[in-house]
Amino acid sequence: MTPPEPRPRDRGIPEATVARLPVYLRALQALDDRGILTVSSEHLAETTGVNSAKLRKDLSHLGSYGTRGVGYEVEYLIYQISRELGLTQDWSVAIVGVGNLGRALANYGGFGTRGFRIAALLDADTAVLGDTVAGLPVGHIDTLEDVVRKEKVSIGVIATPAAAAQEVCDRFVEAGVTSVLNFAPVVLNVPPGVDVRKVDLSIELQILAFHEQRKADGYAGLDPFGKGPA
Amino acid sequence: MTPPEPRPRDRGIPEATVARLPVYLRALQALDDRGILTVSSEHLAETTGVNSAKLRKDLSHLGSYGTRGVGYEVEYLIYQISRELGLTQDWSVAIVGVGNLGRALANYGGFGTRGFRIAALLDADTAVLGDTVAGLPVGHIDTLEDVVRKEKVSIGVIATPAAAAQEVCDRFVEAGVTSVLNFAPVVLNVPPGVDVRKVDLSIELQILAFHEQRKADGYAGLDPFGKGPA
DNA sequence: ACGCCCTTGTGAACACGCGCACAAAGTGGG
DNA sequence: CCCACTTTGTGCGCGTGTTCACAAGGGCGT
Repeated sequence: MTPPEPRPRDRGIPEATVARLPVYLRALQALDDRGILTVSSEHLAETTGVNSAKLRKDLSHLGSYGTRGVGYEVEYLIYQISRELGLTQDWSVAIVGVGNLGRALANYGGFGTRGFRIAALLDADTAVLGDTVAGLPVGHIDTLEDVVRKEKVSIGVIATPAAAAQEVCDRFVEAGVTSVLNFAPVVLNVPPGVDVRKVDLSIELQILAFHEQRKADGYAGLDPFGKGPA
Repeated sequence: MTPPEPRPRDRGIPEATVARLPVYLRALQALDDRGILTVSSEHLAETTGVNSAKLRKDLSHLGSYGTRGVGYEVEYLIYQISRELGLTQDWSVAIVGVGNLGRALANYGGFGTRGFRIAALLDADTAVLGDTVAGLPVGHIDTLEDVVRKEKVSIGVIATPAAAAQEVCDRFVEAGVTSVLNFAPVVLNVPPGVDVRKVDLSIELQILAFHEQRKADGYAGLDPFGKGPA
């Protein structure tokens, strides 16, 4: 019997749109670097590989930031998207697992530059404990709870072997982390209110293999109503 | 005026289903390792974090491989999913870019074990050319075309900096690669018939940041019709 | 000041995927 | 042999997302 909308203040942005905003943002920053001042939905759509109507609808969820007949002001749109995504503030991130993947993540430029700060690198292996990676010392996994609380870590990155992932996740959640990015090939169990996103190489490969097989099968001409051949 | 279905032989599997099959497969292999012979949709759904009806519908696209009142035979289902995903044959993969990420990918267990074979590791940086990574020598990027043709590479993995990604992609495509897995933060342009999948750390982080901000905002009680608190 | 042209913002139809709920089908016990 | 129980396979309604197509709006040349 509860009313379907307890909060009329529902400026909810569709999940699919949220997933595309970072792509637009990156394209806009590239335009900004080249000194471009305005851009049309058509042009931005082309560089980001989406339909222009979809792009306009996506942007319309943030407000009416375009000018008809002209397009969108690049800098202003960058600011609006950044704000909407929460990139105008800094988020502390802790990475657990300093193998090749953890190192790759730590050295990844996208971290420090825009809105994210690596608060700690942690590992259970004593062999890497003293190492300095991306300018940060590798700490012991047992300091996880301290680090999370002291550094106000809200995003935890799991780059451990599969066997350790769930336990690390549990400790993250217990310590107060509410967003987890998981690179280990396991399904993580978390309580409601905690967001988990999964990045899984082997799943991606298997999806590609599926489509490869389809192409190899008798069905040569694919592209069902594709964007048309070049 | 073309009829909507020129090919009645459309055993097309929904894309969403394809994306979940690898997850089921992994769970099934874990059950198999533990010696479990059969599993119900309810149980398998729980371990993979999906709805049991969805799981049954997914599996029904492959055929009627379950037994009512009993469940699914683990080994048989593993075989059927593997076959559907094209994992009963080996796919040759070439990885370009042998930085931390490339090394992480090369050392990733999921490769050699099931259906994938690393045909080559390539890089443009002469400093890493002699190195041996995951038992393979690092070759020069200029051998890309030769390797692709000789080793029948059908899947190309791009783990280069963003600036180099499009060119590597073009060379892959030109040499005959029809599936690309891209880790560089750029939108790749490919002709029709080539599949591209993107893995982008910074996008994932930004999506998490968005939800973090939502939680931090006034809107405390989230979980709109969630699975219910534990 | 007027009108042409360009681009945005969105209404409406359509496609896709999800999950409930139930009939069909097979098992095992008595 | 029959019945009660378990589990699959799926029809159907719902919600989300995508795309087309167009009216509304703003700039710019004359």
